[in-house]
Amino acid sequence: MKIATFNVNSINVRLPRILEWFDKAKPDVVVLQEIKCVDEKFPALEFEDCGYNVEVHGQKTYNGVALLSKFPLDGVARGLPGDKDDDQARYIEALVCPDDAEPVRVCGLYLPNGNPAPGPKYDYKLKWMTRLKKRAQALLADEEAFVMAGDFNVIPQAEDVYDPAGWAEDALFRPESRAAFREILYLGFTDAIRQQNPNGVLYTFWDYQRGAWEKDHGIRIDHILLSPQAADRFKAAGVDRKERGKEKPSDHVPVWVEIA
DNA sequence: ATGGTAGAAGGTCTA
Repeated sequence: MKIATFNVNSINVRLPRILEWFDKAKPDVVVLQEIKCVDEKFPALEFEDCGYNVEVHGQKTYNGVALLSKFPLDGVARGLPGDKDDDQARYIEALVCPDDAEPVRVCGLYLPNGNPAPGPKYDYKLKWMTRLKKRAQALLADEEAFVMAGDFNVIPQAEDVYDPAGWAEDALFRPESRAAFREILYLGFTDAIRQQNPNGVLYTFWDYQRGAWEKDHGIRIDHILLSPQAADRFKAAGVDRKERGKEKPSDHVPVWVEIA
């Protein structure tokens, strides 16, 4: 089963690129971030025509996530538990039930950016990460295969950014953000991309500004974390870097994992 | 020190 995550930066602008990529990559399950529309404006029919079940957690103008699956979905949940006043659409979760394999729970997330830091947006990011850790702990207790995939807006290590010193004060690379990410990772997850390639430079985002793509000024912030039971089924993982060089690209590229 | 780009929106705000 191939599971992918892609921050599309507007689902409707990116639709041609996404369909083209689906055709080539043939993912079974996809979580999307920054769809930037309400549920009614999500192009569900286009994906249903490709054979996907479609679940959307949208929002006007900002954020918005979706989950697409070739297999039946059970127990779809929208919103990260732990704060009833949080109305930002950043989390969707469901149990994916293939016909010929064990089920896998898939969590799609769009973690807050947190800039400028320090400040209220950074506080919101760190609180959101505490809630994500709680959700992860609850799911780990079930000892089932699950995957947490999405735009984490965290650069885990210095080798995941082209200019570590220049990013030292950024909310994506500050010590508190990285510590919170490690706290989640060290609960027992496997970082699928690092599992596949322990030492490579594997950026997933290049800013639209300052010719970042041309200079390869990238950062690695889109991640797929595997629970121990999912990691046992790990086959391969990758970053589809070429997508960034296409016409009208997202500033992120798709990241994927294959599990048995 | 500023601004550079992109998207939703039709103000600026977010990234």
